[in-house]
Amino acid sequence: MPKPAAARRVTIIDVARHANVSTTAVSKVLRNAYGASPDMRAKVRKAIAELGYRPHASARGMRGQTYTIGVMLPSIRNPFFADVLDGIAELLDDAGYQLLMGPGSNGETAEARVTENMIDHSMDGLILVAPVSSRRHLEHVAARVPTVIVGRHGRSAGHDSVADDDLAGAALVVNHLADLGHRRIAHIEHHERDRERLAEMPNAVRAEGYRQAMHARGLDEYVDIASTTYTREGGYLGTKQLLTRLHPPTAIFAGADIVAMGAMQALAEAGHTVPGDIAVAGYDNTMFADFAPVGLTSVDQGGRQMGRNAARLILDRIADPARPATHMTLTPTLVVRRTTAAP
Amino acid sequence: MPKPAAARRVTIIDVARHANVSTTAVSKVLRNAYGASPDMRAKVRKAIAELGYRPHASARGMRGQTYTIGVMLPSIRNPFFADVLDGIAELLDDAGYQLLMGPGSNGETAEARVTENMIDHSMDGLILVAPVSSRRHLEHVAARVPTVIVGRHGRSAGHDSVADDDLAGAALVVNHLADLGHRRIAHIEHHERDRERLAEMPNAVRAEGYRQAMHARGLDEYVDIASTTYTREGGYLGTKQLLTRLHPPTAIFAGADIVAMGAMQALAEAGHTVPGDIAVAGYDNTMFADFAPVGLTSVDQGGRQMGRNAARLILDRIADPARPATHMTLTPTLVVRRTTAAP
DNA sequence: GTGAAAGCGCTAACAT
DNA sequence: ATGTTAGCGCTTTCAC
Repeated sequence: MPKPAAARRVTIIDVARHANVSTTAVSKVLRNAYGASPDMRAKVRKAIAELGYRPHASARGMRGQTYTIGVMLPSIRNPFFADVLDGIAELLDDAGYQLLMGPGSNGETAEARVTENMIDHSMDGLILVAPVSSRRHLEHVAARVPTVIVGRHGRSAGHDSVADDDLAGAALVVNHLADLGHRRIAHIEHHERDRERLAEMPNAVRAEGYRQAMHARGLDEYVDIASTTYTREGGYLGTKQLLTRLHPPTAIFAGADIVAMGAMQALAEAGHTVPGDIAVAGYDNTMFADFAPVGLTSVDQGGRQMGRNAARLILDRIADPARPATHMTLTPTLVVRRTTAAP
Repeated sequence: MPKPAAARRVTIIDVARHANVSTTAVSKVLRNAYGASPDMRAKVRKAIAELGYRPHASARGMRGQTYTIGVMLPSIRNPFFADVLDGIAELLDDAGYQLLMGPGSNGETAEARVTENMIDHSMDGLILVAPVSSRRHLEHVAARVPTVIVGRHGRSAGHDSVADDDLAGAALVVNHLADLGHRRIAHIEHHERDRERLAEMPNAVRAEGYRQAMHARGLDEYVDIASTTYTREGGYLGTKQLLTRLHPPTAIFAGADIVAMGAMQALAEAGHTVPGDIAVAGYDNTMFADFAPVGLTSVDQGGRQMGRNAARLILDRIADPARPATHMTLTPTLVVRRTTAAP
């Protein structure tokens, strides 16, 4: 059957006619709005079911809500974000909201394109996961549509936020390694120069947490940071750098699990055993940390819970846009596995 | 600054007024449609830039196109899909199309919700990656909106498709292992009972390819399939099953890299070395196959290229909905790494 | 080549 | 509680 002429969509008018009521009545039932008797509701619901009617989101978007939340993900490759997404989806499903995602791709241009696109599509709310955009842009977005920012520390009266206590998370790792007897504990960070992001992005805060924790343990002289990126390549290259030091580290704190993976690759290639020669710890406690041949010690920031909280916040804000901004910080925990041991 | 009253959007009317032309003219320029002089185009473009105008996708959706493609992903956890997505995004960007994603979650209900939602949002085209829905539903979707199906073998006059030659891919693995001298080559499949999916889903075709290739090598008597799921847990459990056999396999062909990961975990726990005791091969050649402590032999089906092709097809079909359906099959290649060796 | 006007499907404001 | 009506911002006839 080649291309059956697209049958006309069932509209609210069809439903109204079928149920012998006004379109307003149908609209009210659709939105569970005030002003429809139980009788009416039943009639309309029946007509909707019989006709297989579905509200046209585009049309809705021109006047009211679309019951759709847009989620911007920085990267689909980092499995941590899958956890966050699961949490968001779980809550949104229950609330009868739809979820559409856009690829942030870790770039300001791409992020702007996605956020604008979502606004153009009349989404009721946006959840931005670990955005790299300028505060200015984020405020500009939040001024136009309810917005929740996940995994970034900048607070604002304009939007809600959910973040991990990265300072504490970094300390968890440093203390664990120091307790094991390590002194030469190095860190691989995602390079950051921008002043704003230096203060707000999780990667920068983790690096700062590393410094503070090293200081607190009296290990200032051993502070050693390889500055690359939160990618597998970043971990690989960072580790190669660290191995060229006059006194190479005995432990590496990678800023993300994916970085730890690259680190272990470099260590394996250089003939070092983990944790025998060098201990490695990551951050995010993704499924790969759990993978046995890896068995990576990692910080769990509860991605799923972060997602659930973000969804809760966006729904609350949609319900009451005037309510004061809420900023949540979750406390991370350390999951010790087999990549860390005494030096 | 708490909640500045959402400033009214710049509309096509504002642009028209600013440029001293009609709204029709602006619309034409926006769509590069016929009937606007170069002069007019310049004037309008200038006004658009000066006012920072952006077309309202919802409004567009009520009459014409939204210039948005919806991509349904079955799982954000399997890194293979990230490759496909990259390919799609690359092409769409260049073509000036937006991309919005929906989570298929490997379930018919979730998939139906996503596809309907995307249609409700007036998306111009849909790319469905490895959908599990019934052929009936897929046809129903394709009848209403241009659709490309990626990674599934069912052909149809109603939609285009891009698939990997999974039969050949499975043979690649079996032949490689047999060439190394293995006879007891077992397979871990994603369990499938549905007749339709048995014929169309990549997992089922890979299992069939395994059987055919074993037969072709005269290894029928060694055919051994553990039927679980394409997840890490599936690989773990499937391997445990295989290890209880009277004659355990000397090589395991996992239907997906993620399955191979679970398999290696089970092997490690059971005290088996890879590839010393048992060889392991995967499918998809994801970044984890490349990860050194793993170094997994895997079949590369060129995810990025599949994504590019899918995007190309959907754009072509949008341009000419009447054009006959195109079905592409990509030939996979084998990437040999360190998890396979002679028994 | 250009513009006026109708209308896409819905919701909000306003009757009744 | 229910219905009537005016748009939302755009594209599409259809005049000129």
